[in-house]
Amino acid sequence: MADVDAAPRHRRQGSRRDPAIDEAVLATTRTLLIERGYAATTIDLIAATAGVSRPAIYRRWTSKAQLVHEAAFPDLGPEAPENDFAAEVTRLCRGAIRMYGDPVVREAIPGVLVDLRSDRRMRRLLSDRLEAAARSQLAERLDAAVDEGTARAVDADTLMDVIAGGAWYAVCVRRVKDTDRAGRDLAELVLRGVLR
Amino acid sequence: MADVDAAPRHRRQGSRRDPAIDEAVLATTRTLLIERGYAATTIDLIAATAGVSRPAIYRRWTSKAQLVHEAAFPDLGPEAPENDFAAEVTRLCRGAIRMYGDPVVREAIPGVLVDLRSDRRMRRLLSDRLEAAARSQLAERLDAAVDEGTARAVDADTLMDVIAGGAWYAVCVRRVKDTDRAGRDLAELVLRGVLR
Amino acid sequence: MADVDAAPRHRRQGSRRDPAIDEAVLATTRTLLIERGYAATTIDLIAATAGVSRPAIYRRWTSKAQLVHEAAFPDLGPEAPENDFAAEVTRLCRGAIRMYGDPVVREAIPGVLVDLRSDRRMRRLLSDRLEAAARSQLAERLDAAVDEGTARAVDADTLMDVIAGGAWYAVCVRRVKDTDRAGRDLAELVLRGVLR
Amino acid sequence: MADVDAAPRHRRQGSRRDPAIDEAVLATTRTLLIERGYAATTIDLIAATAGVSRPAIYRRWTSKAQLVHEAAFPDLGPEAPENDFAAEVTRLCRGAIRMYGDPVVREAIPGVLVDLRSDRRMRRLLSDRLEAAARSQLAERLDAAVDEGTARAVDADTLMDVIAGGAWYAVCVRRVKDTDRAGRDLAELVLRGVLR
DNA sequence: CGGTAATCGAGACGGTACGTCTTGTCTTGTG
DNA sequence: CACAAGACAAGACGTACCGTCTCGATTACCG
Repeated sequence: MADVDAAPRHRRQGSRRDPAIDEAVLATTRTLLIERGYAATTIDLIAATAGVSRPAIYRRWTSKAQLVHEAAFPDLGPEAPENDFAAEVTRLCRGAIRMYGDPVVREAIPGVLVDLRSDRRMRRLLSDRLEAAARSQLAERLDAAVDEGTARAVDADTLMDVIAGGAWYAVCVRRVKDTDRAGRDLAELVLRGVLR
Repeated sequence: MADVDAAPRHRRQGSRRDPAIDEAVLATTRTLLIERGYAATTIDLIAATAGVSRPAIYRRWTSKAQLVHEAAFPDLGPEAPENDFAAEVTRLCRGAIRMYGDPVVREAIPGVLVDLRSDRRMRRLLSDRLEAAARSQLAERLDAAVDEGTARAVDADTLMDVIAGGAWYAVCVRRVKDTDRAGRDLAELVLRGVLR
Repeated sequence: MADVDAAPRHRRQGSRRDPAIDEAVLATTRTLLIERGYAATTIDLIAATAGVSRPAIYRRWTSKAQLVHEAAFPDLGPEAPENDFAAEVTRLCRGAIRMYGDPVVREAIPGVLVDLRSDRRMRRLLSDRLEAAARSQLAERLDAAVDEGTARAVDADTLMDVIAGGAWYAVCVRRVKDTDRAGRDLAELVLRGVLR
Repeated sequence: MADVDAAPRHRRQGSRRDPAIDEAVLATTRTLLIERGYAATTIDLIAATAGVSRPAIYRRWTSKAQLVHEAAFPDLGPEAPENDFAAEVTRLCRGAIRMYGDPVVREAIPGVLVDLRSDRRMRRLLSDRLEAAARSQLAERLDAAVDEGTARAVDADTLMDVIAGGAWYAVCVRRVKDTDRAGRDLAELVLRGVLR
């Protein structure tokens, strides 16, 4: 019967990892990233601040980069895309600016890029997390809008580059303060470029 | 006696710095950045590979970040801007993609960002070098084009964000191979957004 | 009924410790001591090799030193002393050389000494086990022999030092191979020194 | 001329190692060995106490065992042997008791034995330092005394075993306090055994 | 026969030491 | 002076072991 061949039972014997430690470490990592930046956010410092031992951290994450990666880029859960193409572009612009506007993300990105330089798998995971989902959703919407005749046939990837890159540049390099306005400006410029 | 009361003589005693060392170090740094990335490009490794002593490096640059900064972002010498606004935008798009396409620059940027996090002066210097000149030139051309009636009145900073950020994203994140085509696509999308 | 008001009953409920584990651990410890020495004989390694869990070991012995102590120096059961003084000295010399000749003992001694440095109780226990019984027995025999006139009045402790220390040195430091001969030589030298 | 082809000049460029550091580390190591024993004498603790960095220690000694070895068993410089055989044995007994009586040596020996277990070269060096020289000197004196007819033909190695081992046992195991008396007792017993 | 208590494995935990590495400074001769 | 060679303090890195602990699962005795 169902019970028999159902759940493989997973045999989780022995103490479980204390989830409070995961939480404390991630929260501490976020705080320290903001306060001190990537370089000064030592594993030692994280451990001490979180009241946790260093091995407890290494048991969970194989490196500082992995830890920061998980601390800074939590799974966003797929946001519901807008039906209207213009609304979707606007949503993405705002979302990108909001994401890059998070000080944790801002501090984490370059550090993670440096440390994961030769870890192809992690780099892919990072870019997936940051934008791959949005990229493919956007492509679909664009196709539909082109079919409808509301959008011109531009390269979807270039469109995504412009949205994400423009947001990143505004927030991280130019350091705009008024993110609402920046989101509007960006969306407007991009939409002018793509709408018919 | 002439010598006695003659010119203050400036007392340039001792050996001059050997300019060959500057060159060797900068070239080695560029090579290592490409081959191994920022983190693995140790000052020690640079010194050994360049056949130079570590103090000779620290005599010239105050830190690894400064050295990489100079090695990766040489002064470009102001490129002559195009007179036509559309041509200028196109030139900037191509230029940005070419710059970010340089593997040295790609490896250097995140590392320098991490290490210079709290060095406000250097960060400013970096962004100046990368785009400030272009930004102001672009603003002038845009004003003129708006006056002529060929361009719409968009925010010049947002325009620059989109060009530089779009290029950065295409090259560094999406890792496009065909940079010529990417430049064209980017320029086209941007121009559609801004031209009347 | 005797049972009722007798022993406080100790309430021995639940499973008993598996004596096979004791044996397996002790045997494994001995093997590992010989093969790898004290430092490399990790509790983890013992547990894994013996097919036993770490807590099962700590339930039985409070520390690695205690475990090694029991593994290496099993209770010898009091050997019957010889009646003749000369025969007794000879017996002790042979016994000491045999004991220190055991590779397990040789590996264990320094390790236990280091780890039990500040455990006065255990150190005493160790020396008791190794030689205290023999020391007092020897003192008695020596007294008798002095009374009989067959031995000279030497310090019994010094005599024991010479026997045990000489044996230890021959076996552990000089690493003699022919233990029989070493025992004879030692006994002869000692007896010449003490017999009248 | 001699000077020309003499010394290979050794080309010692760069800073010399600071001999004050060697001294401070060795002295600190000796103090800590006495106060805390081998196990608690951490490299970290030595470094901190001596006011020295850890790498500075590892630059000089490859391991804790090597450092302790050098700290505890300094080269004794060959003591002048006595001409008279009996006097020589007495000198050796006293010397052995004095050496093993040094608390530094007492703490160091077991630790070094454990850690250098598989380093054949170091073990040999250790035993050489502790007794090999004395052993061969003693053998010569014994031969001469046998020729003279003052000593009986006993095994020289066994004789050395008895002296060194007896001293070690008296001091390290039995923990005699009155070392002068212990030296006399040991010498007397040994001499009775070997003199004709 | 069902409850109770001790065992067992597995393995996480805090703590601590290890030995290595890198950074940026300082020192010592040589040219 | 600049330079090479290299020692130095500071401190992070990642690994290893220790002895303790918490889990579930498994016995065995006891009422």
